[in-house]
Amino acid sequence: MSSTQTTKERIVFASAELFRRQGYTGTGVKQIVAAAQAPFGSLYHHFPGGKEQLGEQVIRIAGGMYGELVAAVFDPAPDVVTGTEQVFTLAAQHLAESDYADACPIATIALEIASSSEPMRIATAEVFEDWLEKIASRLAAAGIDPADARVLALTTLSLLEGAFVLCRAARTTDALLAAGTQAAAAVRAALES
Amino acid sequence: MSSTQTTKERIVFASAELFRRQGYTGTGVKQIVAAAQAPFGSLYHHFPGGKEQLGEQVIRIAGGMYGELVAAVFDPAPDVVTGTEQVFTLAAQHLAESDYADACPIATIALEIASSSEPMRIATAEVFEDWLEKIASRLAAAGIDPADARVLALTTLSLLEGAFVLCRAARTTDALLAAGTQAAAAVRAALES
DNA sequence: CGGGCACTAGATAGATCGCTCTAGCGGGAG
DNA sequence: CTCCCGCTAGAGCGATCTATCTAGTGCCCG
Repeated sequence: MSSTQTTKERIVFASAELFRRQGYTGTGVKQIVAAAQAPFGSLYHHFPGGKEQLGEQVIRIAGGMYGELVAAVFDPAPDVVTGTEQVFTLAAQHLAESDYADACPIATIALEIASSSEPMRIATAEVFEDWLEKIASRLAAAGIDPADARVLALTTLSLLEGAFVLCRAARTTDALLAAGTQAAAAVRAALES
Repeated sequence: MSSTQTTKERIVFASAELFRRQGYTGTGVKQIVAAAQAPFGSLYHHFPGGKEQLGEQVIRIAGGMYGELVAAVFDPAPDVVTGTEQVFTLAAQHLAESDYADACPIATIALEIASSSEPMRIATAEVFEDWLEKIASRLAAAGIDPADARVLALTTLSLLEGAFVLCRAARTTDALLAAGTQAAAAVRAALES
């Protein structure tokens, strides 16, 4: 095993990066082990369920890490309105810096497999639900009615995911910046009601 | 040629349906010609550029048809606020009726190929841009400042696309209904300013 | 009626797919 | 030391992928 990362970790991280950019079906297992600098056999030792089990793990792990990354941007903000805005602004910046490759780590997979792999579909649903609860709990803590907070979390996450789609297609950050402004405005409006 | 549809049309429509459900890389050309009840050779006769050229055409044609479908829902509405709401409501209904398969016809492809096929990426960008202009022109015609209308179109389409992602993953229409309410509210607010 | 062309039809090539298999390495337990 | 076992390592299998190639069909135009 490597000094800093185990083979299993390298496989997961390499897969996460490739899946995010090219999707699940568009990435081969040979390509994964090459990128991870791992032997082919190791993949099936660590993931006896094959590519699908690996995909499920990648969804959960990458989803969890992205949730923490967003929280690390959101939580230090002075208030939930500017926190919301900053998440979108930084997402736009990160997207542009990665040559419009690194958007949501699981959205591409989610759309691809929603109708063909039930284990992976459930994994994406649970990650999204985890994010929604994190967002809603922060909004509720700021004084928004819990029922409103849930709806607001749904629209905020929809704005983010949808803007990612438009921005990757257009190679612009317009949609993310517009979405961030509207998301922040909606949070402000909910606080004032 | 068939009585109602040419072989080329059957190939395009079958591809559109399969791409929407399983994505571009997840659909094989064998599967396409089987679904289209077309001979294998015909595909490469009509699309000498192969699968990528077919994909590009599918994006443009399916994108154009979806734009018209949305317009057919939006335009008869008494005002732009209820028109906006109805687009989301009907999208939710259609999604549930198709067992959460038929969402945006090009979003899955757009995410998959954004970083790997420039011709197809440009096709998705042009379809999205066409939709944005259609939305913005209707909002501007209702009395919203053109610059605001553009931003509002970006957020409305982001809401729709993002909600599609969440709804297909969760097999619920929650996100689409919440997004529709917020989109309508944002249009109403823009009208009153 | 005969020639040309758009299209149909599918066999097949060559590469790549996910996956299985056996062999070998290396460190800890008895 | 010796045995065991988690892990590395990669050759190779059958299936499937996209794309090409040749042959055949049938309609339109001269």
